[in-house]
Amino acid sequence: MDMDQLAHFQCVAELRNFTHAAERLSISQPALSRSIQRLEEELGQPLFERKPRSVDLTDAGQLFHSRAEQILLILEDCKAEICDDGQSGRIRIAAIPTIAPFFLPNLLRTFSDAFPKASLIVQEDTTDNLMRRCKQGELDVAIVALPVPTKYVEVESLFEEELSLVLPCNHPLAKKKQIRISDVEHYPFVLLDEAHCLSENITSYCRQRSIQPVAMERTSQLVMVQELVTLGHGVSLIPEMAKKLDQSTRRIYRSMHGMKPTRTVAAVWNPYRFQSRLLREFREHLRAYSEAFVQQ
Amino acid sequence: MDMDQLAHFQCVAELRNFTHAAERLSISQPALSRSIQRLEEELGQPLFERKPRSVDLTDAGQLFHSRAEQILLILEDCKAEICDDGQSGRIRIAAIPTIAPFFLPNLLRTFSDAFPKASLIVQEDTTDNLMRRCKQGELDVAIVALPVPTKYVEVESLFEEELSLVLPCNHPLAKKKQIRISDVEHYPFVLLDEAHCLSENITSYCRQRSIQPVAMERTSQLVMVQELVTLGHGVSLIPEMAKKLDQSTRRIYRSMHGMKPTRTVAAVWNPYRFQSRLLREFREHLRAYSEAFVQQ
DNA sequence: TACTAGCCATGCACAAAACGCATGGCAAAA
DNA sequence: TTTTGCCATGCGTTTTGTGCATGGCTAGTA
Repeated sequence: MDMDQLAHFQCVAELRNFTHAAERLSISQPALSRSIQRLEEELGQPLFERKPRSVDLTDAGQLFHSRAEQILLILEDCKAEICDDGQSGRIRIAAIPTIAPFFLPNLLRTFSDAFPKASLIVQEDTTDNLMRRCKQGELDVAIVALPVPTKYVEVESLFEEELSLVLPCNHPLAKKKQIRISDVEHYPFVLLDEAHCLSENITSYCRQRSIQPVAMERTSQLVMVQELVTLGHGVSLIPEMAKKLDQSTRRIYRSMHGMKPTRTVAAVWNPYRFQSRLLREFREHLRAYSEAFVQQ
Repeated sequence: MDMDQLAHFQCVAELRNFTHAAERLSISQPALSRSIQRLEEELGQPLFERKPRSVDLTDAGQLFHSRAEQILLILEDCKAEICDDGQSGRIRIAAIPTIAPFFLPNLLRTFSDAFPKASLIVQEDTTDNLMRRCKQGELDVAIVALPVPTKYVEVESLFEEELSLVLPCNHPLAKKKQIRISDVEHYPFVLLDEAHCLSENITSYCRQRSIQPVAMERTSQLVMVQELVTLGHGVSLIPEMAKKLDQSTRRIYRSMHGMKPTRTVAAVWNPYRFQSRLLREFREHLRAYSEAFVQQ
């Protein structure tokens, strides 16, 4: 039995389709069929129930699926551990879209300077997906905003940052010295899609003050929110890291008076996977960088 | 990476010698050398430090050794679980030499009648070895005499049986109605090697009564003890199961007066391994058979 | 009902991988 | 110095795995 066969099996088990699995594995469909056949022969039991439009896992297949998973994880961690020299290696990093473009580039650059042999793989996804992929071992570190479900993962808060009110220059509130949340209650809000946790941060902040923000428009990128605000479509709350990078003179940021809205940025990882020296270095770098970041 | 390669690696790691490992694996030595080379190439690290007279595991090799062990165990259990139909399958049973010939044959026959498809592999070894092999997953059930170290294994007492005094017919004690342990104190004993736990059972029984049996002769089989007793070399204490099967008329058995010496027979298995339905059936059979056995 | 599309298995020729045999090199033991 | 024990390598052969072309089967469609 070959480890490749296990990977083949896992792929078919996941996609429930030989043709698609063969494509993803970059082998021909007959080769994959035979690979699974050999496996079934060795185990003395069919692993799939072939149906005209798709395939299903048999009971034996179900069992083998979880065992193959274990074996492949052990092997992957073992390889990483054996090759762990503290310098080279791969780190898969991901962040949510409201953090990634404002926080990652400089973080990655500085880490890359310190560890030039490290290969950094960067991705962007929603909190839910990041958590799932962390648990499944597809990611080494995720950078998210709290709160997140902490089951099966380790969570470390990095820093808390303010959400500032962003206004077009000519907005009535722009002249006001102190702006309270109640002042913006009746202005329309520009928010991100529900998929983004920043929307949740903002609405929960408002809800605690018995205010219901009127979301006029929803978009999928923070820079788009900023632009729509500039065009007078409404106001919004923008994290400090995005404010810092904003070069535009056509909108202004104001710190809210009273209890300021904030969000907490945190690192998440799967503690059951092998933690390479490089990965621990990265997390250390991330801590130090975060500390410096809030003091800029 | 092939599972066979893992097995090859494990074998070399254990024997620390390619030539011998190749022999045990029934492949040629060059084939084994290359198999390990491929493994080392895939991992990017040498696993063995080749020395002129033997080989040593490198650090990477040590790590890989334990991981390969895990993987092979998962796989073995998984195969067993997949093929577990409650009827066919392999059970590896072992007992200590003072139990095996008197207890196993009938036990195995009755079980085999009930489960004709099961293949039973039987072995005999000392308690220490049986315990070790149980822990390592080389055995499914071991039948031993208490006490045994219980770490990492499950122990279930089956029955307690008396140890009877065996004497040649013409022995002075043969005429005595009630024989106490103090009566035999000054007669020489025929005992088994120290390796057998029955010797320990007997000497600890004597020790508790402040008696030191004088072991004149030590042998390695219980039937030999019986024969030596018959020839007048001394007396001994023999388990009930051996007494039952003894056909000879040239020696007699006497139950000791007072607190009778006994030993407790128990089953031992490794609860961390997969327990097939057939194996659970066997343990159930063992329980029932034991119960009937003591009442015969 | 006939037809089409989607999906997996099989026959076949070819390429890659693994094996055994014979042999070589090297260092410890004799 | 010779012998012995041990692992690696070269080479020819066999085994294994792969891709291509194709066939069979079934569900959905005209």
